[in-house]
Amino acid sequence: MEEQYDPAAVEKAAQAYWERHRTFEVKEASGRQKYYCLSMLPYPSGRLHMGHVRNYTIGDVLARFMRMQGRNVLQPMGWDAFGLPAENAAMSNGVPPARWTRQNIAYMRAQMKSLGFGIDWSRELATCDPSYYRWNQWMFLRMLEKGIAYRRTGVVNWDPVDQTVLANEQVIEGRGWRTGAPVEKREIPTYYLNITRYADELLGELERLPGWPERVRLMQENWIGRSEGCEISFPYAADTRAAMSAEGALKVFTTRADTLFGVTFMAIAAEHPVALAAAASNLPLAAFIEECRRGSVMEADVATQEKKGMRTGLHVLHPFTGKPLEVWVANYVLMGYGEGAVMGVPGHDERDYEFALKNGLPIVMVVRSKSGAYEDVRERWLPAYSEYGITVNSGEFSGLEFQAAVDAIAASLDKRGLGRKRVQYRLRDWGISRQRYWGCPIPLIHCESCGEVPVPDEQLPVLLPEDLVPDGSGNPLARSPAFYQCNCPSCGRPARRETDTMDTFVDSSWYYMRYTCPDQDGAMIDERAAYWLPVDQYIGGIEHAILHLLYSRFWTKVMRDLGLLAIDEPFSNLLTQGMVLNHIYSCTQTDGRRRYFNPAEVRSRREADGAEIFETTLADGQTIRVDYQGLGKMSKSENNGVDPEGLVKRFGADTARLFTMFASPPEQTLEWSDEGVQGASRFIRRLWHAVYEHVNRGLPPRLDTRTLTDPQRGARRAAHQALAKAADDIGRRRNFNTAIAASMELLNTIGRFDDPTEQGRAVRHEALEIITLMLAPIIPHAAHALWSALGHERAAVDEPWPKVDESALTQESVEFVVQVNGKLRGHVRVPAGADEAVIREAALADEHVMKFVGSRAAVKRVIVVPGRQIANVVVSAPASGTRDG
RNA sequence: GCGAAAGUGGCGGAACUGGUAGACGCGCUGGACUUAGAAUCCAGUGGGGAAACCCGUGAGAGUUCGAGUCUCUCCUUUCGCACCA
Repeated sequence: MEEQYDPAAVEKAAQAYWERHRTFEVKEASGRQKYYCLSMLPYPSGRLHMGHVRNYTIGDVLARFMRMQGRNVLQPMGWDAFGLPAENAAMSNGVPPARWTRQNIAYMRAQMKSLGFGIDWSRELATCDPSYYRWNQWMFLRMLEKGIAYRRTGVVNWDPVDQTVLANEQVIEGRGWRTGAPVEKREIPTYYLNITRYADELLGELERLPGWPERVRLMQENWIGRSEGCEISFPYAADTRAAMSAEGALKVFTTRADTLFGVTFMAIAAEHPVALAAAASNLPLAAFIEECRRGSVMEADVATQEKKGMRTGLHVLHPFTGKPLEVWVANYVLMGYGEGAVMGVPGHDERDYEFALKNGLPIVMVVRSKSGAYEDVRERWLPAYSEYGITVNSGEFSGLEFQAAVDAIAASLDKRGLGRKRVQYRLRDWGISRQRYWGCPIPLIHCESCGEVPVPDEQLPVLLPEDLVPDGSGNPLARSPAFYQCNCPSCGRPARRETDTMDTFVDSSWYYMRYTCPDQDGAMIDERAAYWLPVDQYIGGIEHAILHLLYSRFWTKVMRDLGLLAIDEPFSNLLTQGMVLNHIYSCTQTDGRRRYFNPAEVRSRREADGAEIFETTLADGQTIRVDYQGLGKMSKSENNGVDPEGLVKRFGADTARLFTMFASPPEQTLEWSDEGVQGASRFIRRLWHAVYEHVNRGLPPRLDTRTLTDPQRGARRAAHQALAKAADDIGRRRNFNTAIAASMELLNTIGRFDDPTEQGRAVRHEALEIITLMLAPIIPHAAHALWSALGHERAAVDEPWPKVDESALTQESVEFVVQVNGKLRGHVRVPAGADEAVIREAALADEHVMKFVGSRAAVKRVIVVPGRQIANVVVSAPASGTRDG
């Protein structure tokens, strides 16, 4: 063994060993319990960042730990390789996205290997490989057959210069974010997946995912947004019938049918058909509708926006009273939710209340509180009364509680065909069409005579040409006749291939299934998926709490219903790791813009008055002061990232892994600290040195546990206690930081355990073995070298987790903490297993304790908690001499 | 606005079931080694006090023999959703 710890050499050797022995390549083994440990696949952006390092280290620690527990562990890795950044990179340097992506994959794969993750690279996949996306297409066609995939024409933001669709967040003040051109609304055909069909199941099964963070389940619950309510029809009055040139009714959805008699107006969205009909002969209204539609699409702005509205001049009739109600266009009504129309009940809805006040509309109270108080918001100048209460002024439905009123009103409406109970979801169907090049082609052909024709299975995959270079103006596929020109599979005549590609969330909705059988070219998945799925532990960022995880759950259920899978949920346990933060420093440049400096280039200094100031030296040698901006997520824009590659070069992968696991628990944010990294490195060196000093004196004889001295037994107990704690911390609590702390504590303990006898050295040997193996999941390279230095033939990676020797944990006597009235006053030692009376006597015999008790007569009772090794002496009054002494 | 999580030394954090608050690490102070620095090692390190002790987990109340942990009110921070009818 080398005296000096040389991480570069140690890590190279360990990685070579794992590679040579194909240590992490796994096969299905029906007799062994499997463990599928999965980290969210990365987008191949170019280089790993610290977020990746943290994510994959957590996964790797769990995978290696479970391997030591005897599980058949699968830990795969792949690439979320389609997407916009590749197209942007292509635009700025003229390289086809395919080449850029594959170069990045090669680079990042090498970076991952240098970090020593125990990945089965034989299962690697990239979502841009035809052998992968072929099955996206195949699955899409199955969904089309089942009606789960369908086409609908929808309104989108269209950038006329770029010839492309923009997402809402890409529209800034009505203009395209890239071109600055005014955005147009266009109706284009888009493909949707009918996720709302599964809304109920997606919601209900959240409760059966105890291994998911509460936070994520709640976010999904809110996103699905189930509301129980009623659909109510308000028949058109004559003026509306005329405007619409039809009979009909204005439908609304409401969760408060009990307030139906409080309706004083109707409010509809600007895009509502009735609004459009009314606007045809009403110029100011048309202008108002245009204003609403142009308004900000950012939801946060919308929510705080002032409530505005305008009369349509049209009326509908109340379903019970037949009274005509004015129809207003209101900017707070969303076309996309419910029916795009609401009944205005200003007495019992805050929004309607605000709207009514502003527009001078009547306010009617139809619910009183259960306590009996009837609070009329008109007189008391109160906000709308939106609690559940007892109906009043509601004709035959007066005097009912909320649920009874809703039931009765719904039943009565139902009888007359004017309404029914209904569940409404906030969740919308998943639009998957993207007018983009670098994605999976949607396997459809548009034929003038046959219409929309699916590509036959035997013609899959529809290959994406890899040599195109987007220039920012529209989808290059739509300008590539070699791609879109084809013949109709049905009639054989010339036809046009669909040039839209799929949302990349489709790719990531099932990649974890494909890892189980990436070489299967005759099917999407095979029986190996049944062995490995569901994923036992999934690890990734909280930013995917909603979309990716919801889509994956949906996709799994669709595959189940197609008979491809037998599971309901893809991920049994989910760990969402926290962000990696670093300090942010910047200064204001002469042009007024902020310039950010990497923390590695910033020095801190104390002024004469003690104030801390920060400085950096520019390229020209000039030193300037910079401002400290606090902590923030590591990002390019704030220039506060730490490059993992440099870290590995300087300290080694084990230090990088140890620091990221030690600095905070995995779900919390991690603050970067250069000193902390050095501390991690120092600990590995100390451990290395301890093993070196130990084995340098030759290996000790066998440990004979029967003949140990008290200090030897104490040291051994410390080792086994630490081991038990680490197993619990990693295996159950996922608190890697405290497991590491336990190993540090143990190293400190045996550092003080100075016993050069044969058995003393044997105890030390066992403790060093335990530290090495309990840290093996975290610092696997160093553990590999240390384990061999400790005299083992078999590699550390193949060792099982050591067994805790229960007999080592037992003690002959235990120390009890003695409190007086809850305050710590003394320690007493009693034989292990002593009964309460003995402990009580020992406590009261303690001189220090008695000083606070005063006399035995003052003792009211003594509470002994054997499990906690604590005794509390309860004294009636403060003993003399303690307060005023 | 709604929902969730969290406030503990100079800093990151620990205290899992209500039971010794501050494990472990960083930083800092002193010492050893060294020509010197770096590295390493040893000792100390919540505040007050000479000591006995006292005070301390965002603030205030409460429950309890005992509260960082439970309950209530308030404050602050972070995150998510955001006119969802």
